[in-house]
Amino acid sequence: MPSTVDPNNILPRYYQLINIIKGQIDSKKWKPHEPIPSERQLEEIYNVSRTTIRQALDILTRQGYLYREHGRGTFVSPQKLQKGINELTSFTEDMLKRGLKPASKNLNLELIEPPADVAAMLDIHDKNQKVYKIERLRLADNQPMGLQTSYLLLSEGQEITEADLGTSKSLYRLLQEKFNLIPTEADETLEVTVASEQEAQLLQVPEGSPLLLSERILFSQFRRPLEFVKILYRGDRYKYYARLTR
Amino acid sequence: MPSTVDPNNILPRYYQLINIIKGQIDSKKWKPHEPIPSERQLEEIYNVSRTTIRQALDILTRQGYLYREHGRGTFVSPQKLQKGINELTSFTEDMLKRGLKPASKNLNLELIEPPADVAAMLDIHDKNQKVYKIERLRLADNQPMGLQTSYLLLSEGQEITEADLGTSKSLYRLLQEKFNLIPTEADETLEVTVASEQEAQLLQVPEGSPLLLSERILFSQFRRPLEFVKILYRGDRYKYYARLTR
DNA sequence: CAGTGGTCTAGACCACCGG
DNA sequence: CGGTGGTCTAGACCACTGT
Repeated sequence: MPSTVDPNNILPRYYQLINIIKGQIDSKKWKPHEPIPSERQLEEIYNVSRTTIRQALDILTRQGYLYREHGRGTFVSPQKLQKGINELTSFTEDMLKRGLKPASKNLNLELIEPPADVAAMLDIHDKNQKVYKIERLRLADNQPMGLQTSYLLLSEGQEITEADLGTSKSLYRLLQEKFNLIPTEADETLEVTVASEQEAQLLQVPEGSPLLLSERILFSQFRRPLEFVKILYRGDRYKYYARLTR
Repeated sequence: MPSTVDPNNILPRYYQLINIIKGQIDSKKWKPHEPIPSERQLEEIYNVSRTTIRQALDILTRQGYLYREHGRGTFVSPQKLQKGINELTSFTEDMLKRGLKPASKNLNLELIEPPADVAAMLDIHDKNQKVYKIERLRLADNQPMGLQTSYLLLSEGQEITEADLGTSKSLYRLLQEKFNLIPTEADETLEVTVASEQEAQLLQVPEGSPLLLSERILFSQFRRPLEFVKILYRGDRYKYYARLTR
């Protein structure tokens, strides 16, 4: 963990600062409800201008790591506000954040013509456009956690294989490394449903058990729909976190 | 709707700019996927520095009104991304946004010693601290939508009456007008549950029906816990929206 | 190449807080 | 009062897009 800002680093300075400050918080050098050095002091310490300091602090404040009080100072948030909330994560990343070991069992992988509702979500107008349909049972600490159906919209020549999905990597990471597609934003809805016979069997719950249904449209860095994904979570195991502001 | 930035206005200039730009978008003068004037042009138009322009554009981008493309310009977001998502709203405001008429039926209002879990959520250490417990059946277009249990932590002398709740106003608005307490942030969890006999009766669903349980800790502008509120939503009527970024 | 957004600086004045 | 964060300016250089 570097502790100085390097002007020659490829990363912007405010971003290096974010990492440094997160490090101070995670390592408990700066403790909850304690003030961190003032903006003018940070200017001196890291040799960057106050504007740059503020850019870093603003982002950390939005992410819930810090809070500010006009005229008093900038303080470390209590733990319960520190979760990286409203952050776009894959199932894999989500589980790791919760301290669970993610895994997955492939149920199906095929290239299909999308059903009308999926085509609409992905903004597909070309009748011949096909999408990958990926069905996976998702596990956390080796217990069934959710049933995921993903529709991936790729370009000509971009292919996904069983082997790709086998590599326990996050799908998001795969998309980035293989196709340079970076998930940057998603619109998500959550609602309640009950398990069908088949779903119940896969998730190992009684038929009719309550489930949490998440539907998500994922956008790439080009602001094009990249994936439409449904996850049916076991109602007894999954909890969703959000932070709201006004 | 003012269309110039007034340096003497009490509102900061970037905030005035936000309102002006939102106005241009809402009135369709600037249309989805069209570029808005460049930052240097906006400097000229509104006579404020580029930093100030960028502060406004950054916020509007985060709120989903605009998107930026490096080297190309700043563009108006398509409608579906324009919902004020992840915004902290009361039940009343939430329903109005969905185009539904909110209403409520008071079931109970009392001043109690909070149960231990609620006291913990509200960060109460004083054994004698009492909180208001408010139970209400929430309606949308005159149909049962949710069952709300709210624990309000007020100071000595701050009182809530049945009459206050009768005024169909948002509780958030009431807190602001009566006590100058401004809800500014909330941590929310969502999970699935099933209706007990009593809940089922009030919500007019069969016992055991799936429900969406929202639990929220609301913080005031002083960053103190102000309310702990649970809402049991009818699973067949309520859907939750979120936007995620990375 | 000219034009765009992204990063950064050094400075200024204000509003708020606490002693 | 001095110190804090909040707002704002005028300028600079960079990285990226299109032509």
